[in-house]
Amino acid sequence: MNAIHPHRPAPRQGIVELLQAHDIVPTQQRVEIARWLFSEPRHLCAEQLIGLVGEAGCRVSKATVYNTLGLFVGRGLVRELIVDPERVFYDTSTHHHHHFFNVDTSELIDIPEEALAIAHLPEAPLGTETTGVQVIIRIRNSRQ
Amino acid sequence: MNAIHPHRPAPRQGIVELLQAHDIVPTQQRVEIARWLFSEPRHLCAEQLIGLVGEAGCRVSKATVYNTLGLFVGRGLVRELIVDPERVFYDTSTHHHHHFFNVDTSELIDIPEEALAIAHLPEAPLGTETTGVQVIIRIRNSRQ
DNA sequence: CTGCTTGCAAAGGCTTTGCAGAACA
DNA sequence: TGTTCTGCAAAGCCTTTGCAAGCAG
Repeated sequence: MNAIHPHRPAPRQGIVELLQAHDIVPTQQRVEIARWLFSEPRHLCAEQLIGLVGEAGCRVSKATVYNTLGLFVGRGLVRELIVDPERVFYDTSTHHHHHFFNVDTSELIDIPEEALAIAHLPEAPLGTETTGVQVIIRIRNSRQ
Repeated sequence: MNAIHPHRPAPRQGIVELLQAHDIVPTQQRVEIARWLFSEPRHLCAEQLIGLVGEAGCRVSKATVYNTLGLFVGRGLVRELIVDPERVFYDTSTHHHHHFFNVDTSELIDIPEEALAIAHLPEAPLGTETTGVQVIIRIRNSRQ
């Protein structure tokens, strides 16, 4: 897994409000985790997030990071992306969009919703309901 | 993971030819594995395949099943489906199509290619090339 | 106070690996 | 006989869990 370019984490105040708006008690650890998740739209796996939070000097345990990510997913703050058998990615863009996934670099790139139209979306089978539509275009580095 | 309805495995002769046509030495174990994979279009994970082969009375080790699945993927006989963080599914339909994935039952259902049209497929970013397009419609059992 | 959170370490589940013996050409 | 393949067990990795101590309100 590649290192992630660390940038400035989001300010704490906005994060606290964001969490409260989603019925999440803003504990220290959750705020620190969320600051890195929501500073800008991005795709992170748990390991990368643990790295970012740790480098910033906050001691947050692995277990808490996983618990927190699960909590955020349940509350709709982030979306799970299942594209790589090795790890789960978390997408901080909650608006609907799709992805390129580079299998050589494990890198995800957004495809805006309007860049790709799906016609005739089939209905969910009887007794089921749709929870999400995901388009993944797998790419690899060009073999020259 | 649910049990898989065991049905009749494909006859050995056709399987041997299939493997040879793909430059795969048809060893006993590979043939037994392939008989269950290619008896009819289906989605199986490694564990289910191990169960099917084992119930049929053939002792094939876990390691060999994984090795064989990897080999078949590399030779284009089956496609990996990454839809569930818990396990990789293998799809024996090599023609292009899409999937419903029931997150409650971990069941995959085919969507024929013509049932779903994608307009304006974006081009792969510079320096990369597309290797596959995957549409996954996640469904769950209806909450009544 | 009382319940929710955290952290540690251990456990779990899927998959890969190392290596010796077996099969195949 | 030399190469490829298989099987076993162990290791690896990501993720979850159990439980005691800590924090929030």
